[in-house]
Amino acid sequence: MSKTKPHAASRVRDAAPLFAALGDETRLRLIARLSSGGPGSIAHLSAKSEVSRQAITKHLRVLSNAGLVSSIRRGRERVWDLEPERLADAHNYLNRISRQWDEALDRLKKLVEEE
Amino acid sequence: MSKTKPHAASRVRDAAPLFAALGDETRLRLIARLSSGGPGSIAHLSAKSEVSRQAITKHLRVLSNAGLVSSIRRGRERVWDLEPERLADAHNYLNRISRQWDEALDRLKKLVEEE
DNA sequence: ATTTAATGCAACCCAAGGGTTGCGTTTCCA
DNA sequence: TGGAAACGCAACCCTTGGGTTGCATTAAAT
Repeated sequence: MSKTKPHAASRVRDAAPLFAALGDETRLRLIARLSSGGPGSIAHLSAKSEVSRQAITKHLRVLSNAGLVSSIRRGRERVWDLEPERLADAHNYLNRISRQWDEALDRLKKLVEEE
Repeated sequence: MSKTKPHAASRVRDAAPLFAALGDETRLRLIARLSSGGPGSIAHLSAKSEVSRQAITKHLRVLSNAGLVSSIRRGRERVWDLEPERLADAHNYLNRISRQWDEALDRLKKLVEEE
């Protein structure tokens, strides 16, 4: 494993679209659904949804473009599943921010103590 | 610390706007800037920005609505700073998803092994 | 008292996003 | 072989969102 991971969302440019993809209620529900219920077809995923099948298709495409899900064609249906690595990317980015955050708090604390 | 933290973005309904606020490059830069450089006024934060002061103001408002930053009026300027707990919320939510994710992978592995 | 710096507010522009409907295409199945 | 199921595609609608400009307001500075 090299110093710079290929899919590590280290830069803001990469992280923003990832969070944007997560920033929708329907898409988060889809992720939660895939996560707890396993892979599923579009019809299956949109069955208990408030929204139409095409809307779900669009959301899946957004998640796919963000690298969070992927799909394969099986017969006449398309089965979608999660792509674990990308979620780890978001996770890592938040870790990085959190670290800076803590350092900022530490500096602030030191400044206060020095007065 | 009780069982249910007051600001834990446990439900999708709460987490989505949080991620949406993080899903913009300019806003992520603002967060990174506040995180590494400490609190700053609008003029200060928009000084090295490609975008106008009003645009920055709008982004700060979005972050504020998401609970990620807060501001105080000091003289004729308004100073913005980070709100650590909300970022922890996003962090916790990703942790929760990751856990489900891993469980899903475990189940999949077992299914494969049983065949 | 004037000027200047820092913001707030409002109107406006345009592109993107979430949603829908309608119809065509492919595949299963009876 | 003739539906019916599952999906893809395209057009359209309306709202949201990011961005700008212009002007009013408040507070520091000289």
